[in-house]
Amino acid sequence: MGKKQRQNKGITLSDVAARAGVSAITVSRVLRRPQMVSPDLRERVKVAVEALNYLPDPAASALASKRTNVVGVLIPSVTNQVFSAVLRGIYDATEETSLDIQLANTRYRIAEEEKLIRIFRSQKPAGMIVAGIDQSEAGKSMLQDLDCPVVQIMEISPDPIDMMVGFSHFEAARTATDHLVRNGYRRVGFLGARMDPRTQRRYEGYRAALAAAGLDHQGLAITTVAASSVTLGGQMLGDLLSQCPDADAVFCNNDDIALGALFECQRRRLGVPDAFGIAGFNDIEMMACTYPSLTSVRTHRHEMGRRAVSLIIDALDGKRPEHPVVDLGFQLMERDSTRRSRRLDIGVRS
Amino acid sequence: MGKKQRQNKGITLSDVAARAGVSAITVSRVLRRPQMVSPDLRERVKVAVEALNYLPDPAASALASKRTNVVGVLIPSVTNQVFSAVLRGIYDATEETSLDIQLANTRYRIAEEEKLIRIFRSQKPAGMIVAGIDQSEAGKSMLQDLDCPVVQIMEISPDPIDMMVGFSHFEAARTATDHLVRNGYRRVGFLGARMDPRTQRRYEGYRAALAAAGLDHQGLAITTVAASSVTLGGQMLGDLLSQCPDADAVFCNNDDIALGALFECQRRRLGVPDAFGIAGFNDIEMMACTYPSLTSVRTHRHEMGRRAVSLIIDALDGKRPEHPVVDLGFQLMERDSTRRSRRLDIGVRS
DNA sequence: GTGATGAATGATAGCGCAATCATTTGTCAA
DNA sequence: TTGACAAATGATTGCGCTATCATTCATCAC
Repeated sequence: MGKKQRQNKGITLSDVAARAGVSAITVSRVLRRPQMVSPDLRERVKVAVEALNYLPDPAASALASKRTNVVGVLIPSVTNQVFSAVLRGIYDATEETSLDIQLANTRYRIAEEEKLIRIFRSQKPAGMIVAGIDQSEAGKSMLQDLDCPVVQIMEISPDPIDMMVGFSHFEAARTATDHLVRNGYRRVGFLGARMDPRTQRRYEGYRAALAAAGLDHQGLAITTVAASSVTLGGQMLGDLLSQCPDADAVFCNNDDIALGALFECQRRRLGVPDAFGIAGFNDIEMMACTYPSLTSVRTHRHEMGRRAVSLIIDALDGKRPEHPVVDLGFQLMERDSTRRSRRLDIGVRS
Repeated sequence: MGKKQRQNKGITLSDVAARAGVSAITVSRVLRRPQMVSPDLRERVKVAVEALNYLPDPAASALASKRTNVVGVLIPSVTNQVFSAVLRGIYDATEETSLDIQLANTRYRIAEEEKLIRIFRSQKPAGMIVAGIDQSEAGKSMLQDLDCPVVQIMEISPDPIDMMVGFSHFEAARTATDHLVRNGYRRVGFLGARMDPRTQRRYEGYRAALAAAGLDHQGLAITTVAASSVTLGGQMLGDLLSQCPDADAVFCNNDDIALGALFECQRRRLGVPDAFGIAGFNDIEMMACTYPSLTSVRTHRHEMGRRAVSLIIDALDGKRPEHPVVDLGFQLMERDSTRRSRRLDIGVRS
């Protein structure tokens, strides 16, 4: 195997201190609050740290100081593209900081989430980022008592546990559905998988848009608790069309479903957008380059991760945001899948 | 912030011990090696742990025992669907264990990876999982000296640092390309993004298959170091067709590229599979339900994550695998995108 | 010159746990 | 009964760091 054993393992603060000719605590200070130490000592210590290739032991540090650099992140799933984009934002934002990310999956289960909050609490995290606003009561109360900044992401609501970065799923869905209506679609369906609380709020936005336009949604909503997938999107479109053969568009609760619906339309020779309109949700990269390109609601997932981290960093510095709830908004990306060449009916509001 | 401070924080081993009427070390033993303690004490301690809702302090434990439950995971990217599937396998496999996953992104950079290995080393991990076999020399040597199980994933090679779970990218690509050739395609292109070492090996598999069939690949390979995306796949297909208008198929170095190529074919009214064949790599879920469905090489990503963890768990139990390199293989998923209805030429080997 | 003040540095203790060794208790053969 | 031995439990110590308090020294007003 390797050449020598035990490399710089076992290099401790005192080793560095000895080499620099100072006390251990001074080394600790140079590493954590350099401005407390005079420039010349600071320099000497830094040289010794380099020379010995010293790295502090995070466990010892945590034990002595009763806190860690760990930011706990609770998301439902790592494979969901939406959350992995958020996650990347989080990692990007912690890049040059001393913060460590500790990730855990709730698997869309509130009980699991509560368990994980309890575990994180025992680690004295520097901050917490949790997806959504639907924690259990016990979970919320633990997060509140945590004595570290807590950011809820993905959604906004008037009563954050501490801080929030997100957007209104209701408004986003309403906007997308309204767009379909304005483009002349009259029998607009809804395809919803997973049906977690976020999806529920999108469903409500969809219904609100139809109601505002005086349109009915009876039988036009196909939902399932099954996990979302492209294949499922195709199946659900099939279900919709057998249930409501006159459906002329769908708002899909996410882009996977919308993609599946598109492929299913291709398979059935159902022309998109003229015979059938499709709108998705999240605007994953692919939506812009499908054929036809797919309308979707762009959500600022990467930015959401970044902002969550910078809120935590600021809070650790004592800088509280003016308003604890940050609404990142959304953007309707109008593309070919809802761009009817001929408006099939008359009373379209401009 | 919250209402009250300091909740059950501060419950320590000795608190539990006092309540159970035993010594602290006995509580520690009940929690870590229950069979060392007599059944009745064990029971009493467990009751006390429950009653006080005790959770051990991982920092103290790490400091005292000079090791952690942390398995360090080094992957190039969290947003890449391939790695997020592996990651899910890893999380799934650690579900009911005491292991914690600590994830870090190398961003496809060897130097970054080396830095991260150094950081992990200072945390005395219980195990390490690293993607690929192309670590820097220093990185490899650190991993070797780490005194914990190390699993390289995604690839196989004759000289693992410690253990390995993966498959041959060369063989997988050769098989896919050979499949195109056998189905009558003669001017088979290659679309490669990212061009990291894994992609390079796939490229070599592609060339080997063409060479074996006596076919040329001059000008048929389009590669870029840019990150892979569906949009890019469409662009690269365009590049290929302007460079080699007679190309009649592509092997794409991953599924994103293949999807982009498919959409581009639809846009150009280039019939798939008759006029043009497409094969992808990884077989993400969507490939089976596109129109036409896309041929791809299925790789066992989730299983790779699971196996990596179980190799580590076994190694921690002292159980070394018979062979340190586990080849999970791959599976060619033949679908419509390479299923020519009429074979356009004669000399096809059966 | 004196004492007050503050900046820079050091000495000491202890965070909560597990390694180590010591002690107690029970069991069994001779 | 005795001693040997193993199983169960406990006492002590220290992991590497930082909080806290103490000390030193320079500076300055008076």
